[in-house]
Amino acid sequence: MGRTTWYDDEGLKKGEWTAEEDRMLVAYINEYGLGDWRAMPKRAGLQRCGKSCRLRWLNYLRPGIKRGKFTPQEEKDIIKFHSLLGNRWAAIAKEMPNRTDNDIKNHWNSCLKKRLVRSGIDPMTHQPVVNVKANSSSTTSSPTLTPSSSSTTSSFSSTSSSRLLNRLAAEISSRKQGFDRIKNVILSEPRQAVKEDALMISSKEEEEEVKGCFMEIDNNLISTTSLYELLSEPYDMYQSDFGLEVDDQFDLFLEIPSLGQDLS
DNA sequence: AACCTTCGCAACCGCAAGGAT
DNA sequence: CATCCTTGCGGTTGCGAAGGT
Repeated sequence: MGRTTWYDDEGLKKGEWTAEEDRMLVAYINEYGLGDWRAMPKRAGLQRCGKSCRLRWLNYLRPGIKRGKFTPQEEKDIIKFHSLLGNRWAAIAKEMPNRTDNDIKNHWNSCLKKRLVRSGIDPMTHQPVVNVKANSSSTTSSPTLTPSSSSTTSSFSSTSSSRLLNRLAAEISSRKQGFDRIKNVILSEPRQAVKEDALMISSKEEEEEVKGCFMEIDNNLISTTSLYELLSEPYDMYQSDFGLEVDDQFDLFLEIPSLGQDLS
């Protein structure tokens, strides 16, 4: 894979780097170190511009670069840092020292961004996309949902269910969509919604578990207290990952009137 | 098998920031 | 202070590979 080799007006080579060019650049930097990128190509015997050499070194040749597929944890990190830093790829790359900004940018643009969109999340704001045509079932006052300190009777304590519920909470927290509609959105295409979710739920078992969770919600078999406790894990996750004092999504979740109507 | 589309990734370009003169 | 130069960044493009029809 690579670009066609060509020469610009000044006779400088463009396009794909050869193994020999790589070797020459590395040999030069190993001997003389990094310095004047403009003068470097000539000194290293390369017919390249300094910019091209710098890019090749930073994105491909320098030691310690991790290449290949991004792990789920790395993808989670990218999403997390992007939510905090935006398109500042160099800043994100500083938080992930083994990955280049170019690599991170490429992966975001070619994969993660689309995945978030498919999951109903705006990749720039990291908030649920509000569908204007969606019916809004409630705008009234909040129910009083009091967290219980007693142990839950819920059978859903796994990370996967909690994460999906957290996503549900995030969608609800927009307060622009009805609870029933949100449930339907996730239930109508569970495989798509779950597997492509930014939170990387991947197994069939997890998917079934999530479906079961929503069935319990539908049948009023799960209490608001249980939901509260289910959400405590992602709440902690948000706190540790983002260093937030208060999880706004969680607080908003407690204000959803329709939730109280459905589940109390 | 041929064609088309999508994906993944390396590399290019233009612009802005910051330092040197 | 103004101008020039270098470096670094982010957006975009080009191209082969992979997958789908």
